[in-house]
Amino acid sequence: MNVRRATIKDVAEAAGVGVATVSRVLSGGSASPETRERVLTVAAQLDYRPSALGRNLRQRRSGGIGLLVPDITDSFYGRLADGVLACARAAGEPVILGTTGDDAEREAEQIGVLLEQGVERVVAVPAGSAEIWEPTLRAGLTTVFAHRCAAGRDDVPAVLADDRAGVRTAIDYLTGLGHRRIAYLGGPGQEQRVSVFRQSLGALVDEELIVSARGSRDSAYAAAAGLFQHRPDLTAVLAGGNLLGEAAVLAARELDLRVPKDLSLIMFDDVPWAELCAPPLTVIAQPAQDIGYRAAELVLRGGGRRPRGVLLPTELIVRGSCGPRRAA
Amino acid sequence: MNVRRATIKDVAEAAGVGVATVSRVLSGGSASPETRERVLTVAAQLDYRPSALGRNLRQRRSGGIGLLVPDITDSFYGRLADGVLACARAAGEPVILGTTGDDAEREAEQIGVLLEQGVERVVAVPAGSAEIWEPTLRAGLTTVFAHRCAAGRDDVPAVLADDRAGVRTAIDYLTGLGHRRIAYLGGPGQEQRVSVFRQSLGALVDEELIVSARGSRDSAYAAAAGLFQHRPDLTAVLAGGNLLGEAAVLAARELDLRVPKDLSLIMFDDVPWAELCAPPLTVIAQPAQDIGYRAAELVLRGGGRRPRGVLLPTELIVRGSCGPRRAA
DNA sequence: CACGTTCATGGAAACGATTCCATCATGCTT
DNA sequence: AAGCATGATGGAATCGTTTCCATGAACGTG
Repeated sequence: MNVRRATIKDVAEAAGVGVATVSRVLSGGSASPETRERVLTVAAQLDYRPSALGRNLRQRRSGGIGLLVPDITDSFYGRLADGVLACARAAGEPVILGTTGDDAEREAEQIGVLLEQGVERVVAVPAGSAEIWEPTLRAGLTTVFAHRCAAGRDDVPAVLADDRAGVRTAIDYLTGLGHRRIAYLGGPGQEQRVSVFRQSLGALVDEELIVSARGSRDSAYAAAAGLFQHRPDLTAVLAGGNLLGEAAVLAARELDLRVPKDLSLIMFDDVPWAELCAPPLTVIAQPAQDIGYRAAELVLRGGGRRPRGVLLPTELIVRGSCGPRRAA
Repeated sequence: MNVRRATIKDVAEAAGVGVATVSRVLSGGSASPETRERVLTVAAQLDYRPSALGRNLRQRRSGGIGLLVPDITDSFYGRLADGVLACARAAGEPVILGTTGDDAEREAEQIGVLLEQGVERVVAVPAGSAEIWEPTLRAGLTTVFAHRCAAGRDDVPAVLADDRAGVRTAIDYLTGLGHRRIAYLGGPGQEQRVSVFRQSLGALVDEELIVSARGSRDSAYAAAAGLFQHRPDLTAVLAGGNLLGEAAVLAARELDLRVPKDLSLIMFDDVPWAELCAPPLTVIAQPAQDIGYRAAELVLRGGGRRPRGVLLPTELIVRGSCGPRRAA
């Protein structure tokens, strides 16, 4: 038991060559056919697997991909992570996962852990703003933002869902149904969506109807319940994520608001349970998994010189949670 | 830009001491108060952070925790992962995440990646059986199983929910409502639950009513739909996971089976949407996050000599998806 | 006063890979 | 035939840390 793994030195000795040659053969360098053959055979016999430890130290970097999401419990980030994992697996790279809870401080801490591990490539759903990421970026990390980008950092490639179009589509749909008092129930880091929301609504916008929760379920519920109680005159809500949508449904139910009769609801992010809900939820679907996959691709490609990001389409899926504006 | 991080050597020079002393001070070894002070000051000034790369190589292990789950998209595993992350964060250890898709081969591949990274501690929801884990374990990995254990491996500590009690409670509840033809809709690795299911049902057991899906949503739906179509006489279903519960609800709806009038449904795992469902789902809650946390604790503690595992309680939460047996 | 013990300390050897560089053989050109 | 380019090869340095060991000082004890 506890057999020491074979090292490159063992292979070299067994094959009667130098370690340099073994290294070259294994990493595709030049070598004579006979030598290559012999080394490969011996390596297979000894079940040699190069240690990432040695390599990492020599190359002063750890290869793996760091992944920072606010909350792995949130189905959206679960799917995003799945996409990153799929891409990383194809490349044979490990993924180091950290959660930030949408807290800048905690995010900084996690970045510290990654840095310490020698991780050089990070896919992140940024919590902190531009300045937070400054030191990180100049520490030589290639970073790709996913799902949202840190405010004012257009020098970092980002893979985003087309939030603008998503919000516009939702608003158009709701106004088309006759709604005028439409609320936005948002979460952290959704400034852009809010601004598009304002813009799309034009004169109809009512600042009191724009509320923002922190990341947690409790906070989302409190925000939704507060909104509904405070402004019973609103007739439609756009929830900026599945946690917020969940909270909205719960709060509406608690306050005896019928969906969609009293209240129309559109939720960002299509989740499996949206269909199981009563009524089934009308949603703006976002390709969470694709976002993760594409972000991982980008970060593996080394970002490239051009920090051009990717914008992936969203889709309005009409189910049963929106109806015509209730009679006044 | 691209400032090289300070190394221990830099600190040593700047403080006018040897590298050995710096290392000792930083890892809590003995040193004179003055020296300690000076080293700490200098280290802080240089913003020195020890590189995990060097340390890992020297110690021939990587510190971090490997986490292997079937599917990070599944809310249950999301919460489990969250628990592991919470514990790891407290210990300042990175977590390397891999998904197995409940496939033994893919699991082996992921283990390979972890091994290559020098990971020595693994929390896993095992997909493969005992033999698969044999080489891994004797490779010196300290392993803790979570949520289920590889068949016939009682030498590995495991943190489990009390499935036996969960199944029994569910069966008791259903039989108490008058149900006789009760189905079990299971997933991979649920042999133990099935055996308890048989046992609890005694003479009532009907092998045709025990079906098993693979991990995917599609497979779960197919299994549920097949079951309902093939045996319209069944009156209650116990779904062995939230994916399976989701599939059951969907399939029932598709076949115009009313829940709970035509069909009573209990689902393993309490998820937020269980409450939003129509009707709200009666569930056996499992402490997914705790499972993860405890497993991580165990693996960090080094497993200890005694491979005693932990059994966490489940809880029946009655909502609205179960009713008395329909009139025949 | 001599000797042994205890401590702080620094030099140097690992750890396992990659990679620079020198060496040597081979084959081609002039 | 001599010179030169080419390509395969191995030795040795390197990455940043921990840890073993030797050194020397300080101190207490017989």
